[in-house]
Amino acid sequence: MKRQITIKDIAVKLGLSTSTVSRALKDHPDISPKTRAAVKELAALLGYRPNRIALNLRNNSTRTIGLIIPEIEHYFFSAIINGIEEIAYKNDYSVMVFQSNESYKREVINTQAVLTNRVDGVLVSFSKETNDFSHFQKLIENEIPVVFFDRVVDSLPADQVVADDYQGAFIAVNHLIEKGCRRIAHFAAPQNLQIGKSRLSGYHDALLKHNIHFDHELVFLADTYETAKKAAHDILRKPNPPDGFFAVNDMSAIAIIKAAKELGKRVPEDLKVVGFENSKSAGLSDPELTTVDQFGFELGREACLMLLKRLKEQTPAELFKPIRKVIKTKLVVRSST
Amino acid sequence: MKRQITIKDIAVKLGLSTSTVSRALKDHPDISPKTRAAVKELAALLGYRPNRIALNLRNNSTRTIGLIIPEIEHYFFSAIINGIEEIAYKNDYSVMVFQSNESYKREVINTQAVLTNRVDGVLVSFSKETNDFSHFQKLIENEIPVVFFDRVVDSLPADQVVADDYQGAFIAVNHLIEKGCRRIAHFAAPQNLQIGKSRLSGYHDALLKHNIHFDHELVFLADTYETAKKAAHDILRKPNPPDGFFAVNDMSAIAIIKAAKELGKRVPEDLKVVGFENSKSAGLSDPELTTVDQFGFELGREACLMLLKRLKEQTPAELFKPIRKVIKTKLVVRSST
DNA sequence: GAAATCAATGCAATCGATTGAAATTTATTT
DNA sequence: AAATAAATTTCAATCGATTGCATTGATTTC
Repeated sequence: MKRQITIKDIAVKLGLSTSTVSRALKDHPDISPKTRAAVKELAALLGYRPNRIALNLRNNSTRTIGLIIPEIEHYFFSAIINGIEEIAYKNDYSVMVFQSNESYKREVINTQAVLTNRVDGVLVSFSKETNDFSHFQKLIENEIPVVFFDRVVDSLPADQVVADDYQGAFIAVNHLIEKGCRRIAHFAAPQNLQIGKSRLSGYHDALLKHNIHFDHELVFLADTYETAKKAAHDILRKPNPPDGFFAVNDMSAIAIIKAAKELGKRVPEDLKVVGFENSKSAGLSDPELTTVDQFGFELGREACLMLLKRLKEQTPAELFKPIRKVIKTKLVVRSST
Repeated sequence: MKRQITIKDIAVKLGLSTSTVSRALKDHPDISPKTRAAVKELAALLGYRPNRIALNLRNNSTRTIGLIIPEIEHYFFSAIINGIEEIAYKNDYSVMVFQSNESYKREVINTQAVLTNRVDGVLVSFSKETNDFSHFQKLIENEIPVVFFDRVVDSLPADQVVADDYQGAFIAVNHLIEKGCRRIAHFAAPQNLQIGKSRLSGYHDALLKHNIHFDHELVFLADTYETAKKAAHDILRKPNPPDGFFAVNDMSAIAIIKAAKELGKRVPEDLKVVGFENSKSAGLSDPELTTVDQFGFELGREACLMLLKRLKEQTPAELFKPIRKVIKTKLVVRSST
């Protein structure tokens, strides 16, 4: 790599000390106008750029945010990254991305990478496999601010940003009931994830409100296209199949529609389907999918803003009070209901 | 932030010099086994982690790769990031992501950010707006290795990784013709992008091969869902509409299918559609979309590997010979043809 | 027993920029 | 002209780790 121009180069050429050059460049009042002008001119001429690494070392800060995320290749998460990058960019921070690929082991390595890279703060949505949170605990012990988004834990002293999963699930199921469904299945996420629990709970309470019996047999663990497709096939072939489906994400919902079509059932006539996410695909499926918009972009923005606030504040650990921010969700009604 | 344990802390506690501690930690033969053991034990006990920033300064390297990309929120690009992160991870590099949001202005700022962050190398897919490449030229002049992927320029001395756009377009259109289409429209990308040109050229040559007249009137600039939907509506309402469509990406292709359905036309009976990308959505549309898989994940991997190779080699600028790697594409036949 | 050898450790400079304190130069006052 | 004040500039330490070159002390050799 070509050697970059340093402050020393400028100092030598002008017969000054590095201190003077440094101060001249940042308009320190001690420096005479003449010297200042000379320094700035030469700096511009040589294309001087301050060495960020040196500043990082001195300030013990990198103006970098670490992002630990399950899978980039997933609309919801890429929308979140988009929101994060937007805010980071505006505040002159950079974003380092680490994928866990839904693997606990890799996630632990990611937290180490985040430590060695000395990022100023970390944004985390943990993997489906994660049940032990001590690797995040370690980040916090190192006094690196951590903000969890979407997938969060209450047991750690860290901020959280989540969609209003309970409310989203509730309005989704409520909508199904109002559209005439009485036997509603729920395709759920793993129950170690809070989103799994909250959405199940919203589903449960919406049924309750309308005096519909909550049937354990109608709740399935199916949060991917493949598992949902298989599960939907199984259920729809049984006698007395559900007339409504509330899926924990759009992929599962679209899989249900697909399975229904393959079995010669019509959506929304024979069964209605609601998803959760409002991904690009939701608007493209046939029929178009009714779904709960969880505003990934906003969620990413909020999470990043919250982290930046912590970085400014520098709250000492003993005074730390975690904040939980909930992003309202919104039902987007399309033709699958 | 909590002060991290440094080599000096260890040195003081053991009554040694920092040099000895440093050498002990890296198993330098000069250090006696006793001292080495003591140092390592204390280091482990205190949870010592070498300060990467200090090493960055000393080695003038950050083990970080900069990624400048139009939009994360797009299946193809997120697949590419996935591939890049995969390779970077395996080689102990980190990835910094900068979005241009298809804006030339922002892209220029991104190249500056990449410079101030002192990344070791840069991966670039430039924006649709970009016609002036001097900001990338500046990176190269600073002897920062640059690899372009997907959207590339020949005028700069930099490596390239691209999908075989010509071949992909050719087999796609050839497929349409073999399926009986004779009047085939092309929804193209802007012609300042090489992918736009190459795919148009593949389309052209496939027609030629089958002695089908190339009609300028059948080529449209429409590379987003919205523009494609509008264009498709217009064309399909005219007399003698096309019986086949080759779209430059899946979103446009799906928009065409949608427009056709809205006009009461059947796919693939009345018209056949082929996309380009093989996104998640392609498998979900109804009918499922025939498309050209451009292997985004592989493309990202290859681009990253190529960059890492350059970082190892350190070829001096005057000996630099750009390499162009072409990833073969593959037709995925589904029910839209 | 003095010189040579070798193992083990320490010193000090380096990477680039910053900054409190000291030193120098210049201007002002008496 | 001397004394003081004010304006500039430099010195040197710092951030954390590394490394060529001493230095120390012990052992070996003739």
